[in-house]
Order: sequence, then structure tokens, then C-alpha cells
Amino acid sequence: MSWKFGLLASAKNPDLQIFTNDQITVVKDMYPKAELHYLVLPKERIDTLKNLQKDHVNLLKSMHEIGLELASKKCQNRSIKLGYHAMPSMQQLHLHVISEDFDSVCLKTAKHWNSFTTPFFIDSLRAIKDLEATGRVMVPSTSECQQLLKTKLKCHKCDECFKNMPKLKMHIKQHL
DNA sequence: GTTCTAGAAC
DNA sequence: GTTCTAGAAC
Repeated sequence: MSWKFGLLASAKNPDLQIFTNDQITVVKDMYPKAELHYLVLPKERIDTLKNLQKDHVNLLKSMHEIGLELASKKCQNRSIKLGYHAMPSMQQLHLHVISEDFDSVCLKTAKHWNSFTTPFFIDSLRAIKDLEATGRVMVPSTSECQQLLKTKLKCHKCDECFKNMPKLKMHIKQHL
């Protein structure tokens, strides 16, 4: 089995589940990129945002609501982002629920950073609105995604730019 | 997605 | 000489 199916395996493992109902499963990200980093997965087998149709709107809404509720319970005074990666590496649709501190030893590369702080990160509410309005979720093209991941490193709070990841990581601790 | 590491960048 | 990133992994 390839690593691409790792999420599907995690979601089925009761030891890793922090929430489950008949529609969805929530697990902790194995390599959290912030203090709080959950993944919300539908039980229905859906690979990517491109496979979504209008009748998935309610599913996306409950994924959002449950993700937000679990996150709020865990850390009330920290702001939370909810969204999807435009081009995920792992199979099975997954909603990232992540605190905006980005203070984590697992956050190492420019790709990691830009996947959460540029339009590569598709806001959950925007995805839901897209789907309701047009029946599909708008996603940047493959080449746009590749460019987004190479965006110069910029602090998400004060827009200051940095030459490399260690300098950026040192800087964002000041915003904690 | 991560690990590992060669060689670029400093 | 050390730090940092980018690309292979069968």
C-alpha cells in the first residue's frame, strides 16, 4: 500500500479517531503544522474537490461545523482556519482544521507554509459557497498551484518577508 | 505525505 | 565550514 492511502487507513483506525458519526471521521494530523491540526474526512469515498457535486453541500457544511466545534472546544482563544488544499498529496477529501499559530516542529518547508497561507488553501466557507452557487468548487490550475507553493515566504500576520524557513519560523513565534 | 542527503547558498 | 533546500524514493 502506498503512502497516498495513509489517511484512509488512519480514518479507519479507532485509536486515531477523535470523533466519528455516520457521515464523517475526524483525526489528528500525524504531522501537525500548528498547535491544533485536525483533519475531517467524509466516510463517502471522495478523492478531491473536483469530485464534489451540489448534493455534497450539506456534507461539507457538517464537516465544517463539526471541525470548528471540536477545535473551539480544544482551544478557545486561538484563531482557527478551516479549508482544503487545492492539490493535496494524500487520497480522500480532507478538511484541514488548523490553528493560526503555525508553531510546530513539523512545519519545515516553504511548501508547508504556502499550502496554508496562500490561495493554495481553499477556505471551507468559500468552497461551500462555490458549490452551492455553481455546483463545483473553483480550484487553481496545476501550474498556478505549483507557483503558489513557490511564493516568497511571508508572515501571515504582518506581511514581513523572509529569506528562509528558519528565519520565518523564528519570526512567527513573536506573534504568539 | 515524509525521510534522506547532495550540493547550493551562505 | 555550516545551513538550508530540493529531488529521489521501485
